[in-house]
Amino acid sequence: MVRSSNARSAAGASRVRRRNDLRRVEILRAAARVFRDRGFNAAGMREIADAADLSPANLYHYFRGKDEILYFCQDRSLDRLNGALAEARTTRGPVGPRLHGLAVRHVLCLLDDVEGSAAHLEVDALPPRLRRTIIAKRDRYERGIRALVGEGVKRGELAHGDATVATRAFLGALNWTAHWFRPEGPHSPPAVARLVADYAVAGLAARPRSPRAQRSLS
Amino acid sequence: MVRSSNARSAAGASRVRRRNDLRRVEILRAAARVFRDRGFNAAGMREIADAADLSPANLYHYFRGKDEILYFCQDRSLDRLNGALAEARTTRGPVGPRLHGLAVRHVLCLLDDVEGSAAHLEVDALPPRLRRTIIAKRDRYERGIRALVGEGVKRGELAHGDATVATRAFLGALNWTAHWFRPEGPHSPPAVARLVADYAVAGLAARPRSPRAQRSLS
Amino acid sequence: MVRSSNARSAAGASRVRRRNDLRRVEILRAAARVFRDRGFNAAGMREIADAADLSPANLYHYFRGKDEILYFCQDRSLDRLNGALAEARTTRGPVGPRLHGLAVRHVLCLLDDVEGSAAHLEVDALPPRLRRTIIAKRDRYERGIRALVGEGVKRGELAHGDATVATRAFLGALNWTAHWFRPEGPHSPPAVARLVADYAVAGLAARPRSPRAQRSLS
Amino acid sequence: MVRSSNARSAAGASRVRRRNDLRRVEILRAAARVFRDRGFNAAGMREIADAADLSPANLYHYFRGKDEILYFCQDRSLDRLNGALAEARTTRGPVGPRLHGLAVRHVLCLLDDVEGSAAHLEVDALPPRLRRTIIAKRDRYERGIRALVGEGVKRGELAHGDATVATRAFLGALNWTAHWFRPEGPHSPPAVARLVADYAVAGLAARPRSPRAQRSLS
DNA sequence: TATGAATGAGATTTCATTCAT
DNA sequence: TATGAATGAAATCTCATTCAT
Repeated sequence: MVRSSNARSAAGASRVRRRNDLRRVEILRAAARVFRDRGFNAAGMREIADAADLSPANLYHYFRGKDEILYFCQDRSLDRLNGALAEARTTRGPVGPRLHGLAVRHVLCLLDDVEGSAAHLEVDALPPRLRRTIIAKRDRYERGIRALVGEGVKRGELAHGDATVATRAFLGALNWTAHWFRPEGPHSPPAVARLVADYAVAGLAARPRSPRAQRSLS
Repeated sequence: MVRSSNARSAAGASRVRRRNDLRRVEILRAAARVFRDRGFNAAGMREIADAADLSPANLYHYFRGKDEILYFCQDRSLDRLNGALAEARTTRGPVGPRLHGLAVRHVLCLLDDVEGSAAHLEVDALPPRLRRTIIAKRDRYERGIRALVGEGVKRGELAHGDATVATRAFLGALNWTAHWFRPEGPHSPPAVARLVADYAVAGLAARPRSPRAQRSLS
Repeated sequence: MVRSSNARSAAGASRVRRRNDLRRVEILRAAARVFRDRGFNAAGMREIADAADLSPANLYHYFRGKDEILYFCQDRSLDRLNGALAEARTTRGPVGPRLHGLAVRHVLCLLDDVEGSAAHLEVDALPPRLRRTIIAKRDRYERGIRALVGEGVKRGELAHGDATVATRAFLGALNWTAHWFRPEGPHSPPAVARLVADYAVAGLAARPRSPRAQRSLS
Repeated sequence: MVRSSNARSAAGASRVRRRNDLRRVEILRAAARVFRDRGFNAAGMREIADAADLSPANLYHYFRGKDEILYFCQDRSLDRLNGALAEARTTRGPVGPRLHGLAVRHVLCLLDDVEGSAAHLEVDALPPRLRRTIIAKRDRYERGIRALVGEGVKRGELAHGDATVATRAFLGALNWTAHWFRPEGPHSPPAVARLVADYAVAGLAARPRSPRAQRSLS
C-alpha cells in the first residue's frame, strides 16, 4: 500500500512537472510568434498572454519576466538550428547540398507557425547576463556554418573570399524571410524555404566566369 | 523704412527657413543612426534629442512626433535608394555589374554614419496614413530591382526562378548588414559593401552546372 | 461499527483540532519573526509561508489572510505582555523593581526568536474591525503601566510629571530595541533586556537634584 | 547689450535652478510627512504626489524613484540632527542640559509638520547603495551622542553602564514619539518634546540611590 | 491537508507629448 | 528658437487571494 502510494505520488509529481513544462513550451511558442510578428519592444505582455490564452499576471508563474521569455525563445530556436547544423556537418557528400538542406530548415524554423521563432534576432534586447549565453550559441551556429563554407572552399566547390562576411550575407538572405513572408502569399513556407535556400547557396558557389564581370561599374 | 524692413524680414524668413531645413536634416541624420542602432521602439525621444543635441521638447518644433521622424528618415533613405536604382536602370551594359553597383550603394547607405539610415525597415511602426507612402516607395524600389533581375534573366545573365523571392533574398543579404556590421571590425564600410554585393549578385547569377547539385539532400 | 466509527472520528477530530491549533501557533511564531524583521507591508505571504515551511496557498487553511495573521500575532503578543503586567501589578513591594521586571519581560518578548513578536506595532495596518480589539488590548497594557507609574509617584518613588507621556517614552525605549538589536551583537537578549530596563526605569525615577539641571539650555 | 543679455540669461538660469531646488525641497517635505504617517511601504507614489500637489509621473522629473525620495528625506533629516548634535557638542557646561536640548530638537524634528521627518527610520527600505550613505550619517549621529554620554559619565554627571545600549534606549524614547503623537492631543509638539526629553535625559542621569533598588525582582 | 495554477487590483515607472515662458 | 515643468496613457511587474484537484 505504501509503495503504491509512493508510486502514485511520484507519478503525480512527474505528471505535474510534465504539464508545467508543456505549458511553458506552449507559452514560448505563442510568445515567439508574437515577437516575430511585432518585435520584442512592440510586443506587450498582454499580447503574449492573449496569444497563450492566459492572464498577463499568470505569465509570471512560468517566467521571471519578458526578458526571460525572449531568452527561452531564442534558446529554443538556436537549439533547433544547432541541431540542423550538426546534421549538416556530419553528413557526407558535397557541401552545397548540405548547406542547402541547412538553409531550408533554417527558413522553415523561422516561418513555422506552430513552433514559432525568429526570436534569435534582437539579441540586444536581452540584459547582459542572459545575452551572453545566447550570443555564445548564436556564434556557435555561425562558426559552424563558416566551417562548412570553409570546407566547400577547400574542396573547390565554393568561391574564395571572406568566409565570415559571406556567411553573414548568407544568413541575412535567410533571416530576412521572417520580415517579408506572408502566409496568404503565393508560396507555402516550404516553397519559400527552397527558393530562398537556392538563392543563398548560389551566392556561395564558385564563380564560373571571370569575377570581373561581377564587379560594380561605379 | 517699411520696404527695407520687409526686405529684411523676407530675407530673414528665407534664411530662417533654410536654417530650419538644415536643422531638420541634421536631426533626421541623428535620428536615423539611433533608429538603426536601437530600433524604433527601443529608441526614446530623449536619445534622439541627445544625438541631435537638442532638448526633447524642442524636437517638436521640427517634427510632429516620433512617427513623423521615422517617416522622414525612411522617406530620405528610400529617395536615396531610388536614386541609385534609377541610375542602375538607365545605365547600359550587362545587368550583373549594374546590380552590383546598386547593392554597394545600398549597403553604404545603411552603414553611412553621416547620413544614418537603415530606417527603411520597421515600416510597421508607422501609423497607417504615413505607412502608405513609405510602402509605396519601398515597393517601387523593390519592383525596380525585380525589373532589373527580370532583364538579366531575359538576357540569359541571371538564373531563372521566382524573381520576387530572389529579389527579397537579395535585399535580405544587403539589409542584414546593418545588424552585424561593427565599425571597429576588420573591414571598412566600402569593403563590406563590396563583399556583400559580391555575394548578393552571385546568388542571382545563372547557375552554370546542373541545378541538381544545388538541391538539398533532405 | 457506527459507534466505533463515531468514536474514532471524534478522537480524530480532536487530534486534528489540536494539531491544527499547534500548527497555527507555529505559523504565528514564524510570521511574527518575519513581521518584526521586515515590517508588515514589506513582508510577503511567500516569506511567511517559507518561514513556516508551507506553501503560500496553504496559509489560507489556517488564516483568513495576511491581516488576520497580523491580528493573531499582535493578540498573542499583547496577551503575553498583559500577563506580565498583571503579575507586576499584583506583586507587592516598591514600584521600581516591579516596573523593571515588566520591562525586562517586555524586551525579551520582542527579542524572543522562538515566540517571535514585536508585532504589536503597526496597528494601523489592520482593517478597522480587527484594529479595535487590538487597540483595546494595547490600551489596557498602556493604562496598566501608567497606573503603576501613578502608584510610584504617589509613593514618592517616581518623579512627578505627565504620566501618559512618561509611559509612552518608557515604552519607546523598550520597543525601539526590536529595531536595533542584532543577535550577533555583543549582548545576549537577556543582557540587553536588563540594560534597557535599567535605563527605562531610571527615566521614571524621582529626580534627586534640582530639576533645573535637567532643563534644556535652548 | 550682449553683456546684459548674458547677465539676464545667467540670472534666468539661476532663478530656474533655484525654483527647481525649492520645488524639490517642497516635495521632500510632503513626502517626509507621508512616510512618517504611513510608513515607506504603505505610502504610494500617488499619495506623495497628492501631498505635493503634482501628478505621480511628474515626481520622476525631480527624483529617480521612490527610493531616492526616501533617501533625500533621510539625508535631510540626518543633516538637521547632526547640526543639532554639533551644537550640543560645542556648547560648554554640564552634559545633562546639552543632551536635553539635543533631545528637544530631535523630537521637534520628528513632529515638525512643515519640514516633515521621521524618515530616518526605515533605513532597510533603501537599496544597498543608498543605504550605505544614510547608515554612515546615522552612525555619526549615534556616535556623537554616545560621545556626549561618555563625557557625562567621565564628569560623574551620568550613570556608568553600557553607553551604546543607553544611547539607543535614549534614542528609542525619542523616536517612538513619532508613533504615538497626535496633533489633536493635549500637548503641543514643543511641550511633548520637553516632556520626552526630560524622561530621556533622566534615564541617563547618575543613579542617586542604591542601584539594587532598580533591579528587577524576577 | 496541501498545492500548482490562475487572476484582479494595484504598484512603480516610462514615455511621448504639451504647455507656459 | 528653446526648455523645464507637467501629464495621461500604458507598460512591466507584484501581490494577496482563490480555485480545482
